[in-house]
Amino acid sequence: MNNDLPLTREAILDAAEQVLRRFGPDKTSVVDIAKVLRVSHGTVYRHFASKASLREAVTERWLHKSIAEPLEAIAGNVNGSAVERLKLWLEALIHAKQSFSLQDSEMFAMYAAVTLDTIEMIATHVDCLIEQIARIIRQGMDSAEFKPGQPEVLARSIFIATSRFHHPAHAREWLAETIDADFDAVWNLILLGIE
Amino acid sequence: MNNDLPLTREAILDAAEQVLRRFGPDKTSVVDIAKVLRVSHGTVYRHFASKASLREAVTERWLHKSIAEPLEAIAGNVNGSAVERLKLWLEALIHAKQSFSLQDSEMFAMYAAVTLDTIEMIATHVDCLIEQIARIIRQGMDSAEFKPGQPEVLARSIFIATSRFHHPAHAREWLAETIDADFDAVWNLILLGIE
DNA sequence: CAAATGACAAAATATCAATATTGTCCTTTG
DNA sequence: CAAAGGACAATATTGATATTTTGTCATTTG
Repeated sequence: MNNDLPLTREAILDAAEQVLRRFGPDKTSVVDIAKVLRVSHGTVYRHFASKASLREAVTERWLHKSIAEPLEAIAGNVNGSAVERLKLWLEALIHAKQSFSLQDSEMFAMYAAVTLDTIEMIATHVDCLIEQIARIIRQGMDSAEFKPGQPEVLARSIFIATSRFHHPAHAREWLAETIDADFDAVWNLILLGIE
Repeated sequence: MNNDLPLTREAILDAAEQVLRRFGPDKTSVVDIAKVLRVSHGTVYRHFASKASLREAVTERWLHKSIAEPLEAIAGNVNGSAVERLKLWLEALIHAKQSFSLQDSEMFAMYAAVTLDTIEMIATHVDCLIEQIARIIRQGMDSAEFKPGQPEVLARSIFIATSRFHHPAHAREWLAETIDADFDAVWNLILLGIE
């Protein structure tokens, strides 16, 4: 029944993302996704071992293109001070998460659900983000903008210390009026520690 | 049908806590609690406006006696350095939360559920804990152990920056092997900022 | 023969009537 | 008359059953 040429992994992810946005993670079945592709659901299982792995793959791709990639542009930009870049980077991460939780709520719900399973893939994504922070810090240490230290350890500390502002488990708290002031205060604490 | 003398608010909370520990927050009904008290459930409603407010009251009392009160002993002890006391206090908070999540799991589940409703009561409890940190910090600033600053703001930052280790939304992550190393790293970051 | 299908079993989820729970309030009791 | 009881309506939960969904695989198709 499949008209279009070879069914690719990417095409399945596209369809899955589309159905997911329409119905949400709870109401999306593999059959729904196959229907969009005009393919039997058995065919989808030729590309993904399980529904869980499909959900993971969708989330992984979304995290990469919506979070990691845009942040990479900030981390990789060597102009300006490291402090400025670090703050910009953190604010971008936080803004992305908080705005997706409101404006791309089904994909965000998918991501939050996958995060609860504490899957390898999430750890890898987090490591990737921490590595971006570490790069900024390393540069700040090289230019003596920051106190000397271990960039990786410090980067991980900063990521963890700001969890409240970017971890999906805290999404409800992002609506509080004090959220911006709280981030400023935590940022100042971090700054005292690194400069 | 009530034999014992006047039914007090505290007696209801005792019974509620007992039933809650036995059946867990999901399977505990007001009728179950009334049965333990040998009273009709209507009587319970003379003391609490709703089941939700009863759950809140149970959680509030538990948080106070299991968390805030023991920590008060640390915050109030004026011997030793403020740094030591602050670290001891944070470790005690974290240890209490993490150990209750395993060993008093039904009450912890109750607390986690109430926290999701982001109720006034939780905010008050948090303010109370932050005030304890602020007292330690104020003392550290007075003795020039810490850089000068606003104790309340700093205390709030430290509480938030350590959320990962004591907020119930992160309970699953407390099982990770890196959890202690992660706290040490965050503690070092905080220390750099305050000393 | 690689890719897809569709029939199938097992597991999960939806449905809906029966049952239980919540919350109110008028009555009873000490 | 203050405190508790218990009948009651509205809401939520349970449990038995029908339906859907997941995941497999022997067969079909291009």
